[in-house]
Amino acid sequence: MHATLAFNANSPSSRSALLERAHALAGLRLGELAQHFGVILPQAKSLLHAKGKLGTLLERALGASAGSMDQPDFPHLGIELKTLPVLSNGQPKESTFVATAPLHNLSRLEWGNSRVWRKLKCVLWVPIEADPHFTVPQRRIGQPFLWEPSSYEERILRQDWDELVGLLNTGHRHVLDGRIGYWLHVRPKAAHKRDTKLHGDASKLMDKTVPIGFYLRSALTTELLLRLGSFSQHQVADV
DNA sequence: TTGTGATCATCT
DNA sequence: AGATGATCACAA
Repeated sequence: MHATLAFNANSPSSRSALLERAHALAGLRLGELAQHFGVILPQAKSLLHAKGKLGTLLERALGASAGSMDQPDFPHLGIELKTLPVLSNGQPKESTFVATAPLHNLSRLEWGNSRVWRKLKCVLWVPIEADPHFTVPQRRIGQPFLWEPSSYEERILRQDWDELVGLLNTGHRHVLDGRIGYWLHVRPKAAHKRDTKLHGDASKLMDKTVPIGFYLRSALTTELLLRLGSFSQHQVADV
C-alpha cells in the first residue's frame, strides 16, 4: 500500500524537496492520484481526448506553478517537468515535446537563451506506464529522475538547434521537416494544419507556415532510461 | 487565439 | 514497426 497520498500541493521550496515528493509518487496508479485531486481520467486505454491530462495531473501533484509562460515548470528551481510514457519493454512510447519554434527575429537568437535550452538544462523526468494493455487509471507512475545534459549531450542538442534554427532563419522553412536533427527535431505543433502563421522578419520575405515545435527523439530518452541501470529498466513494471 | 500539456494516426 | 505529420484539451 502507498500511504503517501498525504503530500500537499504547494510548490516545493528546494530541489531535494521536489525530488522527495516525486519519489513518493512512484508506484502509485494514475487512478489513485487522479482521485486524490478530483480529476477525472478516461477509463479507456487511449488518451485520444485527454492528451495532456497526465502531464497536468503530475504538475498539480508536484506543485508546479501552472501557466507560467516561457519558463520552466519550477522557475525558482530552474527545473522542467516532463512525463515520459514508457512501454512494458522499457522503451519510451513517444517523442517528447520541448517548446514551440520561434518564427521571428531568428538572427538574434542564441542557444544559451533559447526556449529549448532553458527548458532542457534541467529536467525532472517522470516515467509513466503507457502499455495499452492497461486502462489509464490502472497505469503506474515510475521512479522519477533528474537529468542535466552533459557537455557532450548539450553539444549535440546545440548542433541540432543551430541547424534547425539556421534553416528557419535563412528562409529554408520549406526544406525543414521531421527528418532533420539527431536528437532534436521539429514537427508541426498546431490545433490543425490550416492554423497557419506568419514566418520571417519584416525586412526579409514573410510567408505563411504551420507552427512547428521542437521535440526530443525517443533515441535520447531511451538512452536516459538505460543509463539508470538494469533495475530501472523495469522501474515502471516492478515498483 | 496562443501557449502548454502531449498522443494519435498515417506514411514509409 | 518506427518515424513523421496531424491533432486534442484546456487555461489565460
